[in-house]
Amino acid sequence: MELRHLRYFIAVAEDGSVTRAARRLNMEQPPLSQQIRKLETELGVRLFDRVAKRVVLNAAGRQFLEDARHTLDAAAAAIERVRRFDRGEQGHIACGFTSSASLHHLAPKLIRAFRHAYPLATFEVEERETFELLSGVDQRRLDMAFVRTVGSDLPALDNLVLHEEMIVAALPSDHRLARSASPVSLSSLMREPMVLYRRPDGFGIFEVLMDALRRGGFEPQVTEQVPRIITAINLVAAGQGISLVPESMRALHNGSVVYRKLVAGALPPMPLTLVFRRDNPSALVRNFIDVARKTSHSI
Amino acid sequence: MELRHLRYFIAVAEDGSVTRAARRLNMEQPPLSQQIRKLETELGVRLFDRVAKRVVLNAAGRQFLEDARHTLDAAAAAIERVRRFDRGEQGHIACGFTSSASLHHLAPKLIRAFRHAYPLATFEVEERETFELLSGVDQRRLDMAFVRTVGSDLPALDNLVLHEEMIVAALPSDHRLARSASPVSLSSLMREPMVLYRRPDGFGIFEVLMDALRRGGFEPQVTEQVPRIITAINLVAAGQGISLVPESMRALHNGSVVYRKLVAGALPPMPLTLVFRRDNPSALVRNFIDVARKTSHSI
DNA sequence: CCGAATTGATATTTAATGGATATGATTCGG
DNA sequence: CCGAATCATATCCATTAAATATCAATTCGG
Repeated sequence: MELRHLRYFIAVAEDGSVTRAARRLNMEQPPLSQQIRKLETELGVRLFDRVAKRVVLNAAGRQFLEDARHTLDAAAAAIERVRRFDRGEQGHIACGFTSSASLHHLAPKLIRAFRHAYPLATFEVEERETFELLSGVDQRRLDMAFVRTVGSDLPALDNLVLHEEMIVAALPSDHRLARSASPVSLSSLMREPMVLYRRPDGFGIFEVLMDALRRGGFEPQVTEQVPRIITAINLVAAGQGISLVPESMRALHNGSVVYRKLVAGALPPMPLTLVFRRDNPSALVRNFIDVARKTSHSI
Repeated sequence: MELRHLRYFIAVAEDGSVTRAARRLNMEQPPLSQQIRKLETELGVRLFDRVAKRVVLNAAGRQFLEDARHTLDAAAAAIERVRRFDRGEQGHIACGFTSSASLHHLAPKLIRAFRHAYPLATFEVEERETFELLSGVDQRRLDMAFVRTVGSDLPALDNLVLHEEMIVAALPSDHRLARSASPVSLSSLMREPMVLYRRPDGFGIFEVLMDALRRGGFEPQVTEQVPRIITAINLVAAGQGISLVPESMRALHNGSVVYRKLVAGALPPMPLTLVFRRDNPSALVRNFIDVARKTSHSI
């Protein structure tokens, strides 16, 4: 049995006439009669009662009509779905975030824009540390990830810098530098106890920051290491020390923390980066990257 | 697209090899390659990545595999279902009962036997008066009906007598005839007030009974007509009169009613009849009739 | 009530196409 | 680096779907 037989059968059943059905199917009547008969023979079941100048469905035929329609619908849906998938309108994206990336206002904005443009796609997020995300994308466990570093030693990965922002100093509000109107210098901060964030085995903001400081000849007095930026800021609020955080963290404040600009060029800007595989990203991922590029440019 | 393409696609996807899939499909490798390619061309979507000496499903192909399996399953189920229907293993029976037929112990017994033998069939019952049932079967609203008459003026109908039982007298337990050990005669009952059952427009037990009595020269004193046998027996229990009921009603008693045999041949036996269309009864109905014939004979 | 018209079935021919055979290109293991 | 294995391509053949011609049966209008 082939789908053709089902298409022919449905046409004849609907029209109650072989001749009219043949006209609708752009074919002649005899081959249609033959194919219907062939279907009945293969099934071993009569589907029509031949009465006078008419063919009418019998009980078995009525039941088969339902099932035949269902089968054809399934086939049509399969075709439609794989085409939508290919056009990148439908499918699934598994996306990773570092904790700091998820705090950046741009991330939810991008996802919302994408969801709006591609409502048939499903989207799955998970939060892990940078290195796990990079290897996850590399090994195809993830389709892409938002991180706060540029580049990696994984040659299969490509990335798109969505935004760059300044590093600012987070100070307890009663700190002596908190009232200064002018940008603070790195050297004035190096004597302060510093709270930084890093996760075990991490390869994220912490490492980039420490690298930059050391290249500038500074050695910060890190008194506390916590796994997430929010925790670090909470500790600053509690007066445990100062911290260096991306500018977008300004949104996190409760009156006990103030943020101060650093002197220009003191530290390199901190990127928000979308990482994905260089080779065969799915059409849906390509579409996400397009949306991300456009949305982030328009800000 | 035809089912063949789906069958081929699934085989190749499962084997990850055109050559092995071709072997399994009892065909050669080149035509299989061609058909796969044809499918991809028609869909406009690549389903496999051709890498080295292997073909592996890509993301679109994985999705299509699911849907292709579902489509083939639907087709196979359609075939299976119509064949079962044709063999009379699956389908639906709409069956009518008169109220008195539904009280006969044989009716539930038959239905249980049928349900056991054909568990895939669905069974629907409705209770109406005899004439409605007969015309319901005639007009194909019902597939068959249990009634208590033999024959009808509808030539399209055939029937099968499942059982015949004697008519007995139902008497209040304090009635003068209640203690008699010998069968009672019709003439001794004709002076008693009689409760009979008939439904408006009915063509059932009542008419058959009255016919038989009148042919014997008797004219009963019908003081009460009620729609159902049970009601009549309740009235007998209340001392309103006597009644004539099928023997199987003996099961209905509460101490206030006794049943007495009539003298042999006084009234014709009362049948329990299965009515169905003479022409094209579905295989399932034929199977029911077979079950009914066997089950009722074995009693 | 008859004949024209319509419809489904059958017989035969034609055309399309699915499948087989032969062969080439590429990859991979020994 | 060679031979075995695998997928792709080219060509040929066989099957079969579809077209054409015709028949038989039924309907319906005059």
